[in-house]
Amino acid sequence: MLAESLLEGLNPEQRRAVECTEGPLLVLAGAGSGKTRVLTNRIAYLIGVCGIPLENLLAVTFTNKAAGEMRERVEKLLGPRSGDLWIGTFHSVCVRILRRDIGHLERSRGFVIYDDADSLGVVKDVLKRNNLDPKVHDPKRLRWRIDQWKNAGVLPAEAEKKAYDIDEELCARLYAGYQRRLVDANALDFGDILLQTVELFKRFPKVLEYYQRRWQYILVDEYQDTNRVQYELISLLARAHRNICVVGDPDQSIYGWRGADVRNILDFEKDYDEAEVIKLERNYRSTQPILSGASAVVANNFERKRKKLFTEREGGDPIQFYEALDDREEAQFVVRKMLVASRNDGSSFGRFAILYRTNAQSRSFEEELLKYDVPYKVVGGVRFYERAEIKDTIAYLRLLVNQQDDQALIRIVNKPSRGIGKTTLERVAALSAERGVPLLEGLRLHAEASGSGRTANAIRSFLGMQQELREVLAARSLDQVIDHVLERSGYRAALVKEATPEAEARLDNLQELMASAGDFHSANEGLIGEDSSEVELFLEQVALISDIDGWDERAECVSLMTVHSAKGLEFPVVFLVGLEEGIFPHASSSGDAEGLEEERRLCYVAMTRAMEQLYLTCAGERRRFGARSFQSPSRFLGEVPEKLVEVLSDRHGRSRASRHSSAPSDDIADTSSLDYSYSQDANEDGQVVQPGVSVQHPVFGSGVILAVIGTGLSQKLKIRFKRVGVKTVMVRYANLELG
DNA sequence: TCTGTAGGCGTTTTT
DNA sequence: CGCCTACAGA
Repeated sequence: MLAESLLEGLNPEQRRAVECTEGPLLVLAGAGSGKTRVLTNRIAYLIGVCGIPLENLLAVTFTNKAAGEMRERVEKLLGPRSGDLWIGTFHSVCVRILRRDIGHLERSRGFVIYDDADSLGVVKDVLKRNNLDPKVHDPKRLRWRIDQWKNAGVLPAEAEKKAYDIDEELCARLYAGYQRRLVDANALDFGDILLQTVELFKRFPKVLEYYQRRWQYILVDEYQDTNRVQYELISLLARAHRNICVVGDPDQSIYGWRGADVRNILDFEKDYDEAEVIKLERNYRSTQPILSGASAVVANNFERKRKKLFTEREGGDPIQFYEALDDREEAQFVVRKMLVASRNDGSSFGRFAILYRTNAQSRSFEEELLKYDVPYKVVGGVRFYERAEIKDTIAYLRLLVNQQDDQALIRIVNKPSRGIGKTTLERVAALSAERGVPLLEGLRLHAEASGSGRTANAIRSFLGMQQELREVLAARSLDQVIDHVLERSGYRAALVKEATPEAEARLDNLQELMASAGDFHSANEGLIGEDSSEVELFLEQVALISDIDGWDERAECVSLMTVHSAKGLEFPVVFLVGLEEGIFPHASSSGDAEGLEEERRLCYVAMTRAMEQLYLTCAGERRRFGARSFQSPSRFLGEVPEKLVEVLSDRHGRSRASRHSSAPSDDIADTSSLDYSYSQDANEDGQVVQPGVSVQHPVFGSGVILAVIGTGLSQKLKIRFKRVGVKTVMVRYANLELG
């Protein structure tokens, strides 16, 4: 009976994907093909029909939101008893494994998780210790290199061995230094969470065996976005029983820049030669024009498995295209459309999403939405947990839990100012390095050595506060601990004294933090005390939180987010904005074919978020980097078949788009696309100067145009040079060569 | 040691 | 344009 209800309403392919429980299974799930439903029903089927115990299942996703949704839906099918069922993100699953077993790697289970800012701090510290000038050796670049190594599963020793030139060798050595600093701080960065888990499994077969035996059935969502380490992790776990089901869509692979390798999904059938392959090609989400338009765009990719999606939602509005004069007008257009729809048919604002390529683009839309009092929510951008006051408070907690957390100490030791400034900290850092102890211990030594001066007293008082707070930590609940921290540290008092609107907003945020800590406390009562304390669990959750996790589809407001964040979501009406060369495709990706193809897949993902209506917009001019920049329409616009598009324009022939709309377009209606042989911004030789174009500079070398500023003799270009970074140059004097 | 200000630099995308 | 950093002055 349960079996029937779990298969009911599924199409034959979906049904097979649920029923085919044994052995390796690859589900190629096109956009909107009911993938989540298949995954959840499959889990429920395994448990409820096949009788597999909950604890023998592992389901892995990329975001907490996806994991939470899956759990919720499984509980709806089976009842609320899914406690032992492991559904989580790669990161949260690995943290749980490490909390239990990291001891084998001679590390402590009380580790903290370093976020991006923390690890950048460590990189800077490593450069300093090696007497390297951060102006010459860009910390961000080094951080990025290390991250790539970690994503590829390369440990420092291997990186050094493989180094092919001096620079690479230096980076690899610094990577080793960085790693030592992390170990000293008892910290793991994001990459480590995965890498150390794989390391653990490789070096300790007994440990691996335990988990292999435990997880008899493994499911992986968004498999096309896995990187090397994630791939290895899954392979290791699945090796024993080969009951592995992966779900994904090569056309939606959009995380190449963070090490994801689409070959993982393309080679699945090679890895598991007995694999079953099921294609879900029926789209339940979008109308015909939307699906056809999106498919036409991604069909321009060369490296691609052919796939045909079809929908039964025939008819439907054409894709709407609007070319605005500038970014402000683009925002006006979008908001006006929403207001009209809401007035005419009472559309809830929750039906609308504005999707853009980069976070910075949200601004003009926010201003316009504010102007008309339209409720909206921005996903990502400045995140709650990245606000300074929140990070400060968290840093206090981190230092209490882990006294080796140097980055946390650096952050709060003088916040609010208590007379332990830069010079003191520098001396303490030198002392700590010399003795090989954490900064907190270094402070102690420093105070002892320097008698009863002003600084020494300040340090003593700080250490006293730490001692006191640690006692509170042991005795009180999470929200009470936070309250004590804010009180005893003088942090709250300092903000109150400031008495500015900003300070008040910060106080509000801290209040909110305490509220969420209170929620956390009540939600986890009874669960605490086995492997970690409440504060530790809270810190862990905060560290692994992602942008999209806080998004609530039930909220009746317009959603603003990047296309990356929007993956996996759907909206009745989507505005895909800023479709301009240099932005989408982004200037830094349009240089090579691979990068461009990923941008195109990104465009495909964006378009397929729409259920009923899709608006595409671009602007002829926009403020970028504080200056005006002329933009030309994205090449992707030209890849949408013209017959699917309705061109909107409220001006009398002033925009290029309106000219096209009135042009006769009969002869090749089936294959023709919106034609953008834009004639603007050509230089003397008639070559097009626009964002995304690569150039050669006689002194700075090769680079990519970021923005075109002004026209004529005073025209300037903002260019990112490979060697020297971003520079603005005068076209007239720079003697640039294109290409 | 702290605070204010000038200059420089940046925007991909994120667990 | 805004944020962050470096530097100068109190």
